Amino acid sequence: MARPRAFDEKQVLNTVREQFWDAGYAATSLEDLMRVSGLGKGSLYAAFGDKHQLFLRALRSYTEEIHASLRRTLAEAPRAVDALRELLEAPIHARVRRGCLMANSTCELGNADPEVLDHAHRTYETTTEVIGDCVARAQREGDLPAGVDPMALARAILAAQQGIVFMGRTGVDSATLTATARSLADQLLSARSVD
Amino acid sequence: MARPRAFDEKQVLNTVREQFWDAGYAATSLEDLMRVSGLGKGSLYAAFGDKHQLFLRALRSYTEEIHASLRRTLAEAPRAVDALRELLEAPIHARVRRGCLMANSTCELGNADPEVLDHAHRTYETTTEVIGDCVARAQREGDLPAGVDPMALARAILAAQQGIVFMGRTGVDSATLTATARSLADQLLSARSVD
DNA sequence: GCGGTTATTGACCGTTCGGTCCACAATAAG
DNA sequence: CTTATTGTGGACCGAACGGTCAATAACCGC
Repeated sequence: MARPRAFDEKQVLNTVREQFWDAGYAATSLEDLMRVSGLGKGSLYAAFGDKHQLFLRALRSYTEEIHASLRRTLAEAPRAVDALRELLEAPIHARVRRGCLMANSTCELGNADPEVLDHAHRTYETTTEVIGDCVARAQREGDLPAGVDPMALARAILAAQQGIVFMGRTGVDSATLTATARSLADQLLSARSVD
Repeated sequence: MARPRAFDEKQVLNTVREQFWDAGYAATSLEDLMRVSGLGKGSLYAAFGDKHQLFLRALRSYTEEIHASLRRTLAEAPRAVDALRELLEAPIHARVRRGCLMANSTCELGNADPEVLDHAHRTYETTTEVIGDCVARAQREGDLPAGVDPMALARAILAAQQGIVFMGRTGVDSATLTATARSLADQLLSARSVD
């Protein structure tokens, strides 16, 4: 019984996310957000609140998509260990120059923004659990040594993956990045446990 | 034959660096820089140029110190492999909540600032070489398998280290961080090579 | 002490920032 | 068609931004 919205909320969140991803939070102005979304200030504020809330919405939608995609990838793989390897090597296929939005945001705002820090912490924990489940499956499938704590190995894998993504950000050439990812995958996902 | 400076350039760079480290580049205003340095705008601009140049100076002085400290640590260690292990576990001892200034800057500005990106690339390469030398020494000392390419292993170690630092940023508790760092060290620095 | 030179300070500039507000447009219900 | 309700767009705001500049202060060689 009133005027309907002329935009799709999800679509706006996506374009806005791209902007924050490219430029970071502080370096993105409201004018930038208006330009990429095609909305006026009034609409933006009425729909999402202020810049900070809009950013958090975009960030949350990002991590939700990442988690959904990760769960799907890990679940669909015939062998869990291959999915884990793919996880470590994924940063190579994707153009990784922009890095991970969550990681970028944590680096930029982690010191000053408790909400972002809290979200980062939660996201990291969830990701670890998802990877941990996959590690456990790989153990059941006999591809990883059974004695290792799945969550512990999951954390090592996730840390290594973040390191690879960051390495890609610095402009390391793709061949070197590939070799490093493979090397880490070999050492973290070998069938025998460490002495 | 003129008025001498009332401040020490290095000291100003240090305090300014702390500010950029805490708040990031964009979120640090000239007023912040004046406050922490105790200098007026004019002095700041006369001595260092604009905000961006001052930032680059502070960033360069940071990486120089890091490299000097890293070289010293790796050179002074009786056994190279212990120094490498220490490198991976170092993020735990240091309060790592702020992360690494170079990594933070790369994440915030890597997309938009070619100078920062270039500096990040160079820094990463140099760090890899320093670690690579230490890996080679560990091989000569019989603590690492001889067949491995030192530079390749160095990149894996550095990526893992960056991942650990980032993990610390997200607020993971110190015990978990310790365990993860040890786990990665065990797997990357074991005496036998991967199958 | 004097003159030349550089450092310091803070007033000042135009611009851009995030955010508010209001006149107007578009819809649905009656 | 009228009316109530919500969405839209842009004018507008005060504050803060990065940066400039001129007046003043402090020093060195002479």
